[in-house]
Amino acid sequence: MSHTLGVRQAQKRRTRQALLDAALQLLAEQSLSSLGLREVTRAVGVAPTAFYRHFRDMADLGVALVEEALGSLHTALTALLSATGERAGEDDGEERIAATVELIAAYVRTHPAHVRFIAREQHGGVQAVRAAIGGQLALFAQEVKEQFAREPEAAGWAEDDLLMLAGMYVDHMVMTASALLEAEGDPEAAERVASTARRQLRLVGLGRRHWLDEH
Amino acid sequence: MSHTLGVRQAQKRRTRQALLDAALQLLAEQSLSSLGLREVTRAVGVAPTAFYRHFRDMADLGVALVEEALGSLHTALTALLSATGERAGEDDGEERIAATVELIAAYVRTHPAHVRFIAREQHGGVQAVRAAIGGQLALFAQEVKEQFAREPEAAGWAEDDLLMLAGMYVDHMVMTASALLEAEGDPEAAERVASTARRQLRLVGLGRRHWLDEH
DNA sequence: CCATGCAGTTAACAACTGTTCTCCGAGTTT
DNA sequence: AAACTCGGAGAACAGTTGTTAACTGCATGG
Repeated sequence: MSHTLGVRQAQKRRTRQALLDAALQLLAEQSLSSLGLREVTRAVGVAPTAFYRHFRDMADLGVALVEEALGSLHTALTALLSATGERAGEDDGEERIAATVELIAAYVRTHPAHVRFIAREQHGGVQAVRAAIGGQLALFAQEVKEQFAREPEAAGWAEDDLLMLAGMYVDHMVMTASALLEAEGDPEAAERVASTARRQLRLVGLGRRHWLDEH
Repeated sequence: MSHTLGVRQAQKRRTRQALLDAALQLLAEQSLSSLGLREVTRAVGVAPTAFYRHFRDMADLGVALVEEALGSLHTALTALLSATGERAGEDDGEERIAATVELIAAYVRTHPAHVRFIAREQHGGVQAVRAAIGGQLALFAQEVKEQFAREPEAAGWAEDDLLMLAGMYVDHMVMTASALLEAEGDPEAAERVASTARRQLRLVGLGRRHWLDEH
């Protein structure tokens, strides 16, 4: 049951969200370390000082944006893992690959600003935000690893190697999402990126299948 | 023969380089889109207006930095390609892999600021700089592809697939370099990153060797 | 040796920044 | 119904920013 929180608290949450939304939009064409507090409040239509009622500074707002962005991606990722996990071993992975890339593409289409923000600030100029993104992505990798461990193909694999594999998938997902973003508005370019992503996943899958071969 | 360029032109080049160096240093803790022109000239000890004698704006300086950074990396990369290309097929690739990762690590140790700049601005907030980095990396991928095409393992491969493979290697190189940078000062963490990078290269190499297998 | 070119300086500008302190007024609690 | 809480407004602050114009002095080419 969701508490019907009072008029006051609801209004506070609403302007807080407005600040986040405005910041995300403004970050389409600059990076967090150059985004000013006044710039954000002006876009929302609120006094500069109101900012402090919600965030200590822009780095703080940045961390909140990370949670918002990667929270929604986490939902999508969990759905993907359970959906493709069910048909593990059913085919050579070709359908799983297509489904994975399509899910990434769909996410980029519905959350372009979030994707851009994560890609941009993953190595960006604000320490706290970098740390937040890195932590969340490491968590994702951990979940992917645990899903892999549940599948029969993982028999005989070392924990370390499973995590390495999961990390490759997560990194690849972020890179593909970013590349798809750059191809926005150009369906041909987007399909080219998707095709490359699928072939890369195929290559990694091949390596995975032969990982335990003798040499 | 290097023209001993006049006193005047030499001095101009010197302050230009000083501006680039100062900017690169300041970019260790912020991103390009938040770096101010006055900040850079102040660090060099020169009047703000002197900046315009060398660059139109900060984006222009950024593009110059891309050329400086990726120029030096291009030298290192070419050395690696010819060095490992010679012993293609001699072993199972294990030595090539170790040599590749060691070269990346050495480059990160000698050019940390350049690596950080490229990683940060690859998806950063300045369009022109992103384009410059993307272009240079695509060029790298092209060169790697051509090296691969020269090796016997490439027989039967489609051009597209070779470029896809080369792209994976280039992307992986940038990610590894960036990860090594974050592990700076912690030899244990650095070795962990290097180990992961080697295993990832091994995995991709396995996929490569089985790419043309029937299914 | 003199006139020209040009890297760098000085001064000034309007615009903008983050942050403080003070105040208001409406939702909440008692 | 009175007292209190607290999100937001307003004004002011000392600094900062990019860009302009007009200058100075020295290396250069005729």
